[in-house]
Amino acid sequence: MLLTLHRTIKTQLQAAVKKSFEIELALADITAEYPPKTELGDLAFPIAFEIAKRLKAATGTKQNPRQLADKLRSELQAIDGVARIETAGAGYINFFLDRGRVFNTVFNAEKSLKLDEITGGKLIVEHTSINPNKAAHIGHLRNAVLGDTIVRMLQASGETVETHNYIDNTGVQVTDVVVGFKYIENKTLTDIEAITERFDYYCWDLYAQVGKFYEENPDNKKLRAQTLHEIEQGEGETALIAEHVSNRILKAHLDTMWRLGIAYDVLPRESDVLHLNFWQTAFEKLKEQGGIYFETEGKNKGCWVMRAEDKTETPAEDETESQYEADKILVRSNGTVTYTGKDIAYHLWKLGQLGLDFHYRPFYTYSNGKPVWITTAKEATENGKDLGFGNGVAYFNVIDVGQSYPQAYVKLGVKLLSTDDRIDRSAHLAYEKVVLTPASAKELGYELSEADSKRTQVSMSGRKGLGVKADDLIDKLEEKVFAKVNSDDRYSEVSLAERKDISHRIAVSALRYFLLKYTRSSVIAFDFEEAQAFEGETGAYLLYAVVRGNSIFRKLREQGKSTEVNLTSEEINNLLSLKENSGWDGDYLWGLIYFASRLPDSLRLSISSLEPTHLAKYSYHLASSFSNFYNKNAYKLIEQKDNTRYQLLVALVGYVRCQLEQALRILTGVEPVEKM
RNA sequence: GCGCCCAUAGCUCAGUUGGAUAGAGCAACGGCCUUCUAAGCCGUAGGUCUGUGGUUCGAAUCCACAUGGGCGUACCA
Repeated sequence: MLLTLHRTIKTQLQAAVKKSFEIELALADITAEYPPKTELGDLAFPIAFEIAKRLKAATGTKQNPRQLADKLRSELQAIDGVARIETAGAGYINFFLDRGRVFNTVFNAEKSLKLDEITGGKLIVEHTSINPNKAAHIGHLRNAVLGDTIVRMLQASGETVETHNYIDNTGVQVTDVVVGFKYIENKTLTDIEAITERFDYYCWDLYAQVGKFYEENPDNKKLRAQTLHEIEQGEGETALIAEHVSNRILKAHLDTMWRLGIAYDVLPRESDVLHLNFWQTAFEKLKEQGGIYFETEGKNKGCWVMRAEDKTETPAEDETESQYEADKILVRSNGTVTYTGKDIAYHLWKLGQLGLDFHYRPFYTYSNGKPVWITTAKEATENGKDLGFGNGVAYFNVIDVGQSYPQAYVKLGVKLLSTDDRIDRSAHLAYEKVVLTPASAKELGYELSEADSKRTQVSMSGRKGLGVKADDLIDKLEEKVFAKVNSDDRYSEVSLAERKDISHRIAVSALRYFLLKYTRSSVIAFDFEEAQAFEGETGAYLLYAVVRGNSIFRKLREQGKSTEVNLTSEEINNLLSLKENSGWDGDYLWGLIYFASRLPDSLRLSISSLEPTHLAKYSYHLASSFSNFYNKNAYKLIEQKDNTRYQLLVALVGYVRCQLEQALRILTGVEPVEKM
């Protein structure tokens, strides 16, 4: 309804502009804003400034925007749903909405966040994609939480989403751990299978040892090359060890992420991209298309390369060596394909432009019964092919900013072979790293080099075993919350299992919100205190606001009071413009309702910018407004004797609570707890 | 060299794509438990938006240059 109203107002303004100034404005050129204060109205249009600019360009004389605004104002007809129109400031035209009408509409409307500008086709979101060779750390959590929140945002808006977690099971990282098992620990597959301690933690330590192993003796690096080759061949004990390690670590990762409510639909594996000849197919297509080149001279002699976007022509002879640097090698001179090459093939498959498919088998089942499928190179008895994975109308890759360069070439490569615009809708969602402060690194017990101690931040490094393990952090947070829950009288009647569950949900909302409150481009300098906070701007606060809203309704039910609402627009209008010494302030209440109604706007903004922070900040702001309302005596429902006021407050609390709960689900994946 | 990102309150960060008086949290100080749950609320204090120019009705936001940080630019992934 609000959307329709916006459109009606813009159309009116458009007509007024044409009539008064003979200027044709597109609806898209008319921007609406929310005024900074309720007294200034509900919608503001800085359109007079735009007109002044255009008039000056056309006639050369300056115009006073305020006078132009007054002129436009006088041309506007009465609009259904608009109470009054004013000009203000240097030239704003401000609209005051019919509060009763708006409130009745949003209160009675379906409480879904479906947006009308969705793509409609299947969107593929790839996130997490951790090398399956060691435990997940806090940086991986940032990736997964960002990705999962984007999945939830898109789903809430009405999109169909498929979630991928790409498994690089044949890369150097898995290889290194295999080297560790075979050549440092001299273990066989049977020995490794018999390891009973936490496997992802075991490999975390082993991986750090392998780094030292290579440093001690450069010859040891030859073992890596040899092992990598054996793994790529896919035969023999070495390949079986790699398979065991990557599968077992992968399961550990799925467990870790599931603790935060993060799940995947399908796990495409690099080994299957290789064995099913995805690359060969893509390679033939690329050669046929002519977008890649075989270098016969220069430093890339013998390689197949792709040119940078702005120079697809063969460079002239006088161009310097440095300009060649931008070319990306897809096939090495020894004939093997690079990661970028493989990724182009994989992304062609994602967008249904390769003409090949994986085989699939079930790999894992979440505690709620939802299965996760994994790709295989062989026909499986329980094949998931009919599930129709891949073939999306766009992909979104949540990958750290460090990989922007190869990601740009993946997009370029796919675009060469694209038959439609789905690649243009696709995007690499780059995000910055989570780093440690020297202080937090020391707190973890790491000895820093002199150079590192002087830095403001220290990168986490699996190779050095330096980092905060995801499960350790979640454990710590849960313990911290549990300690508080246990010492609080409010939970005295609550069972132990329930207290654990409540602690878990609070911890998850706190941790996820912590990772979402930064913009993607902001480096997070990890701080134990901040990451484990549950006061102030945190996920726990958001959850608390929802719980308070729920408890109002629980109290009303316990007291046998009705929660039926049946008010006319006139009654609502009266209450929302009333101001009394008792503390009742209609403007204030209207401000809260109107702000709560903007959740879809916030979601739209977060989706269009692929930036969950906007939704997180909005949600916190709404929770904060609700808490302020909650503390005002004039609005206590329990004590409200006047029936119309009671109904209005019931409707208001119900509406705000519902908006907050939807936001909470998207951001944290958590269902509200009973008590907090 | 080239390219990308960042610089806003003591600290950590937002700032709706150029709009009205630059906002939060933490930390500090003062007040509020006779609770629709104090994991909360209210108040006070805190700013040369890194610097210098430019664009215009208007700039934290756009442009140029400068300074200081981070990252990328592999026949690694």
